[in-house]
Amino acid sequence: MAQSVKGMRDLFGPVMGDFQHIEDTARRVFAQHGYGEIRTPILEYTEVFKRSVGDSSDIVNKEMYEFKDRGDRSVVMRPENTAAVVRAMIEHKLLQTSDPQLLYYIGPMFRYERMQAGRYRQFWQIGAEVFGSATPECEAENLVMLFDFLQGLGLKQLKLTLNSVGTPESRPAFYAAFRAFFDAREAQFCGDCHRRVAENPMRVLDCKNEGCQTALQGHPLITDFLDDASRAHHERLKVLLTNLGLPFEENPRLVRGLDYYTRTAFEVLSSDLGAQSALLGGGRYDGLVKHLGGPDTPAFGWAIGLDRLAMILAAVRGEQSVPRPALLIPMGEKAAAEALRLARGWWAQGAAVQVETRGANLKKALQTANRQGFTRALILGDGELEQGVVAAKDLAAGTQESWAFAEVPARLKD
RNA sequence: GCGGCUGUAGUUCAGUUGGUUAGAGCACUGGAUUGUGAUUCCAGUUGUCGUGGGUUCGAGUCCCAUCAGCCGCCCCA
Repeated sequence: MAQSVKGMRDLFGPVMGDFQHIEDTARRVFAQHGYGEIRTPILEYTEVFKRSVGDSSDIVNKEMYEFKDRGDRSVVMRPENTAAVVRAMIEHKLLQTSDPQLLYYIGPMFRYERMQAGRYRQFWQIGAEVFGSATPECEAENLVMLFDFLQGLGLKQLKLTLNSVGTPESRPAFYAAFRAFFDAREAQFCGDCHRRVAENPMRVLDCKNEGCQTALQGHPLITDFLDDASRAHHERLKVLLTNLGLPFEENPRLVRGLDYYTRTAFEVLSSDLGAQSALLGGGRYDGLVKHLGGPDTPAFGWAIGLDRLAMILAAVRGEQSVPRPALLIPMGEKAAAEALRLARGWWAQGAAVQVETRGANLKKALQTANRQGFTRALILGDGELEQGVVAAKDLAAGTQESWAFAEVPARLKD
């Protein structure tokens, strides 16, 4: 049988409805905050991601869909979008002024990963980025927007966790202290952590191994090694969030996987789906724009996986079928022709009506309507045609009344 | 990339130490009711047993490969 490519799925039915609802909510909330949408290409030159994501990350090493195009240039299907957005900002010279750029994106990303539930090789992300503001205020504004978005989707069990990962200048001192700590109890750490401590020491902090978490008791805190400006930044953000009534929790072991993050790092945890797990993450990445060849520009942002979000909404939604508009059921050839003409008039007035065009008999048409979740059937037979009415049946209540043709659009809106 | 588990009807599953024609619920189709669904009653169809090969007189069952999915890592969020 014909099959989709492994790890890539078709979206339709209730899941597609969940995706649309998420996207609609995102666009509405982001527009309120003044964010504009940006769509960048799926394909980018490999360099864009190799330079941004960092060599210690597996995203670059083994998870990218990378190939040569017909011009023998190495391209990849984007594994994430921040680097591509930055590339676009630089290319269109939008960072040459001091104007802030507030952007969001919605689209598919690609990583060649091992499959698991809610984890696909083509997966969807929504993200928001702010360029040109280095302040905690811009972070607080962005986080409020994020929570308006998530709460607008009906998610309630949300927890914001916060940390500061410092700057490239302040990090070496922390690394030195951390390595000393690690070496002193080296035997208690797992093999993965021995590898991590050399490549990316911060990664040891979020090792899932229980022994490692125990061994980490009393470890040096990144926040104790911050420079004064970073410390003030961190404190100010906490004041702002408290002031906004946005509850948060500090997590000194919270780190970011990608190299370009600076200062603020955060995650949002949700217990809506079983055990509490990270729903999204983000933070500040002041060095990335310059690193990719643009003007030195501060930036802050986050990205959330749409597939997992849709999974949570589906769990909340349950098996409920999506309500459908009214179904217009004509009886016989004459009514069938008239039904289309009438429906066209109603559509023009904004009514939502679907027309039964199979020529099914009434019994079959009503069976179908019921099964597909229609709330109302509009029956049009020769008798109704003569009187200029439809027999409007409420499928839930089982009641039926006559509606004049002209009043159908208005009555459907009730 | 590493380790493990699962694949039988549209779907959820049963199928004995390998044995003849592979079953059930739900769903679906038709009828009771030619213009009234969802409830009720009656009847009926579900099929490349994931795919390919092997062992065997005989394979849904055993072996190998492969594909797909699931779980845990790696990684990410």
